[in-house]
Amino acid sequence: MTFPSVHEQLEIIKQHVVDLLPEDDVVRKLERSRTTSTPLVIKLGLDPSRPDIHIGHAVVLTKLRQFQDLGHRVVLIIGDFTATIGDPTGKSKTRPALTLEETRENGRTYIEQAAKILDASKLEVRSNSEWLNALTFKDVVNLSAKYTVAQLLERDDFTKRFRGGEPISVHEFLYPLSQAYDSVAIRADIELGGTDQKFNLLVGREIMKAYGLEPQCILTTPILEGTDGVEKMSKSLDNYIGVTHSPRDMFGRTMSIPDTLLLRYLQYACFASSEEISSVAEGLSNGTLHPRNVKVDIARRIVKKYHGSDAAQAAVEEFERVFVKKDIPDDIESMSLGVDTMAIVDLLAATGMVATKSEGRRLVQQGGVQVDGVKVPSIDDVIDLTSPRILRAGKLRFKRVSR
RNA sequence: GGGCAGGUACUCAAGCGGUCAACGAGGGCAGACUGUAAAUCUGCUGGCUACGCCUUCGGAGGUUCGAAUCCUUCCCUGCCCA
Repeated sequence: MTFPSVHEQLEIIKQHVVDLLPEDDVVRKLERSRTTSTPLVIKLGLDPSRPDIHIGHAVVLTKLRQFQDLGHRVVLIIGDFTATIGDPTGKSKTRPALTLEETRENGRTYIEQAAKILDASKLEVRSNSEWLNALTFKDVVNLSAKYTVAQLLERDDFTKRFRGGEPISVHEFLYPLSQAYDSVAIRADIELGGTDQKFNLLVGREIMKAYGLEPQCILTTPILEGTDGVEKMSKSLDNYIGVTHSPRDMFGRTMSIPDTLLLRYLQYACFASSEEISSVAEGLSNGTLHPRNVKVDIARRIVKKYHGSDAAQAAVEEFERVFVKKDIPDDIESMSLGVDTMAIVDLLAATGMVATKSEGRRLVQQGGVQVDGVKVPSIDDVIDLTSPRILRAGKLRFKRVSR
């Protein structure tokens, strides 16, 4: 096994990265890896409670892919053990307790999606239940003896909650420790994660040392803002662009980001070179580039990355048609109702375009519903379904309905 | 173990016997505007067989013509004391 020079490797590794700590140790590890022809163990933990990968995750996955391409051993750790515990206090909705089967299934779909970015053939996947299940209570006590409450309270969210008088369960303190133990178990050389993981990654160093191992280095990647431009991208906030989104949704969602995010998306969603980023930045500020066109380009590139260039082109054209020319999209889901006529509110509910009839009423009253391009004037309107109709709710929801 | 303060809709947060489906803010949705957005303005934001009815204010009982509001009890959280 031969590796590129340490300098070359480092250059690639440092792209699109926030922290690489401690860099000296990274260099040392790379040198040793090269002289001994032993790949480094690169770790990424993932939470199988929510298996939908979005383009925010893509930042760190892309980094992982680079390590694969450099010839290192990339190990994905599925946090199935942690996920089956969930949050016993029921306080946190972000950590529902899952069964082992569910975590398996989620882990599988996660990897399937991650394979859009990673080289699945070179991927090593482990579940942390493999080693965490084997720990005895004594082992756990020993592990927890290696870290102090004061150290754990340094973590930002713990500090805030502690000061704010909000509850912190003991098991929450155990999560960073168990994550750190994962690093012990696989003898990680470098652990990757988003910047929000920095604390946990650093705990890994301390715990590895405490177990007499060489501490891992840590590498953090930026957390991409969601389409609202403020919060970090997440499924629960529905401000995300999922890798499994259809080309149209992917394009539409990207187009809904505020202008302030253009450069960040160019960098972290399109992985543009720094030269390109600065030239776009310049073009935007001196007015030679129109923000809208830049955004179209970004959206196109994102769709292309996950769906190919044909789909990307089609998405652009469709977007132009629907939003610029206010026309209707071409592939609308069809549905037959089996009746000749139906009241508009019932129709909206029956097609699933609204969750409740009350919502349907509101939508009609607000002028947000169209049938064949004509605004529905009243909630008492009855729609004739003997010929097919195109139903539109708001800007984005379309349905083709017929008898 | 004791004392105190709390638990209200997606979130935060008013309400403290009827005028409460519950002020306000955020979020979400719709409309206008636009470059597609953002910002801004306006409206909506529990459900239904809808000028009325039903279910909601930690759980369960109770007082009352009537409770989110009062009482009892249980559960949960934080703080202080032990």
